Amino acid sequence: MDELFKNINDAEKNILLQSLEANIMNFKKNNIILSSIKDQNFICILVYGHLQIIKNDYNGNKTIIEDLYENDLFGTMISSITTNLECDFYTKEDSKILLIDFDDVINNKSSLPCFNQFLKNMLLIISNKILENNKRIEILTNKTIRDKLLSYFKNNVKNKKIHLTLSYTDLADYLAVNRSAMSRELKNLKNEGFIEVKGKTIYLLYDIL
Amino acid sequence: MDELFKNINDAEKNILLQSLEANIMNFKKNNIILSSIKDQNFICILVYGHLQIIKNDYNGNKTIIEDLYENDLFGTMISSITTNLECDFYTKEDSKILLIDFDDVINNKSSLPCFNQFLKNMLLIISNKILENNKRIEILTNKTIRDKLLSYFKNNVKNKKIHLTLSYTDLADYLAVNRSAMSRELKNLKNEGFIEVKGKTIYLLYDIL
DNA sequence: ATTATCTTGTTGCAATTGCAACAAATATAT
DNA sequence: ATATATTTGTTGCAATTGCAACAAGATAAT
Repeated sequence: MDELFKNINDAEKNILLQSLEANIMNFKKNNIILSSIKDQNFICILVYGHLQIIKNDYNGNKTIIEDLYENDLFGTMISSITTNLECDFYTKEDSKILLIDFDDVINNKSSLPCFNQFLKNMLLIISNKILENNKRIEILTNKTIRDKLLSYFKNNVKNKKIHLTLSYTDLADYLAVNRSAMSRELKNLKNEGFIEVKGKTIYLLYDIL
Repeated sequence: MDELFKNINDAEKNILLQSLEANIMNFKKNNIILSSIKDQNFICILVYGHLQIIKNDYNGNKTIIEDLYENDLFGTMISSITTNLECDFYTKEDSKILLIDFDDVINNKSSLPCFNQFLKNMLLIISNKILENNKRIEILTNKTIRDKLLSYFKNNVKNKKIHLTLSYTDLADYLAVNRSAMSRELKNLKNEGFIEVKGKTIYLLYDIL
């Protein structure tokens, strides 16, 4: 939200939101909401509250794919959700959501200076998302777990160190591989002397990348 | 290019390009060019010519990941390339390229009406890219070839039919699986009575999705 | 028409992976 | 502090996959 309205003051922001026909919606705690945003292209702002995006696979397993708090942005273009993916938006607390229809942004005729700034802000947010997505696709494109791991390392190494921000369980999800198989492959890399693992830090011992 | 300058006339376009400090570059046929665009965030337009983006894997295999012709757009945010991916830009013909630095777009203070339109055009191009990427990630996230295929079908079905625009070889690349293993899995789906394949059209026989 | 090139189908085999089940270690809640 | 839940490590085994090699079609080039 801060990003989306960067360099735009509150007065301008309100005019802008009106001109974009932004809608406010309120939801009670512990509800599944907003199935419509999966079909329509909305930019959503969680004004306050707590929201989770939950994916259901056909075995009935649920995974939290995103945890959203005050001022977080979400929507088809911002979150990693597709129209076909079975996922729900679940309110963990009473929540207020601001919805902007992407088509309204594109069709808006406004020439307010702040609209210009708003477009640039959106562009920046979305372009970061693209870079992230490209990165993930590059990683997922590898055929073996080892190559996925190495590709992940390559994308996240700094001073021959990789500091994991994800848990190993989540990393396996990110790489789309079985957790225990990944654990096994990490062990192999360790035994073969390529890496050293200390908790959430992985040290690269050779220039294997 | 048409998309990028939609609703902008030629006079406006030239002013805009100046204000964005766009650069023109010319290249001779059969050269590897533009290693810099992998590091910097450029929006590139192939004004005329023929360009290929070629990926080299560490076995020395080359794959054409994009074939670009007159007026096609490319760049880190538009093409499926990442900073770390080993890929080259190869001129198949003499080519003229227009380069716009993304940072210049974001930092541009212009309030020309056409700049506004330009931003909206970019936003639209990039947002389509995101939707495409999200789709691919959803597909790649499946663990088995069968599930990847089904997920691909689900995303491309129309009237219980999938019409392939890709060759089977390219489809295997898109799904990041071995071609012959994919071929085998398609045969299995056929034998189990789930699909019927006639050339590049696949018929879904059951509601398996 | 003939050759060359690219795509597709097929198969055996070895390597990789997912899965399940469990124990140990951590983290969280009460 | 104790109980509860979550994460991590490990392993055997079965299933899936990649790989290689080759034949058959299909397409493009001369």
